[in-house]
Amino acid sequence: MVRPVSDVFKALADPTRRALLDELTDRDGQTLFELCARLTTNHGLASTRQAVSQHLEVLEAAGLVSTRREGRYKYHHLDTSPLGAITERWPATDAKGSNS
Amino acid sequence: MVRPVSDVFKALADPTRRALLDELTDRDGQTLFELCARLTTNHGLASTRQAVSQHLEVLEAAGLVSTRREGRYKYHHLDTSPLGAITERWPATDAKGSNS
DNA sequence: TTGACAGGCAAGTGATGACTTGCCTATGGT
DNA sequence: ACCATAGGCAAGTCATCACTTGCCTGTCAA
Repeated sequence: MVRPVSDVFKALADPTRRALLDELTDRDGQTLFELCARLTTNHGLASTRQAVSQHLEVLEAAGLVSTRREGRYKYHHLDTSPLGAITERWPATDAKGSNS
Repeated sequence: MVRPVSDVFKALADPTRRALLDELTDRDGQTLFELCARLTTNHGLASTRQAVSQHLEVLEAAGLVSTRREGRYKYHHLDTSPLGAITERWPATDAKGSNS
């Protein structure tokens, strides 16, 4: 199962999904309903449960979120490791010798 | 003039724009026509001049590319500084103390 | 000054993406 | 057994995005 780099960038393109990552950074292992509530209270985003669920699917497909089932709860965990590839891909602008 | 973080992510969401950043990483200060040619040869992307031009607009709006006019040429320069905010925003997953 | 080259502007089209709506499954408490 | 809770599935809508098409502006060389 390949995790295309493209998926990571597309996942980060949406403000709601970035807010979800923020929430998971603040408190890892939340359920869908918890994330819904906190999106509303902390970010002023009135998203439906379905909308949030779909966003989480995208984040999971990008490898930024991993899920763990436990009874009727599904906990979402943050995984920031795919983010490293971003800054590694385009090195610091000044570090490559400007003139040529 | 504020450069919304959102613009950086949206700019990175497109494969063609990422290829443009790759090309500018490889060789900074290229013109529109140069970038068009190199997109085709190096990335197999058969993009129109207009398409590439619009992509460069997006990258410039995101602060990832700065332009410099010289006669009838317009040189595009890479600026990777906005990328730092990405990895800083979501710290390494293991580094935040897992339990709480 | 004429024409080739480098680039810009703007309306239109097709596809992708975010979100909704309605209904369904499964787990756990009482 | 029953019902509330936690979540999933799928079709449909609407907006955004990438890209095209056609024409226009500005610069340089002959």
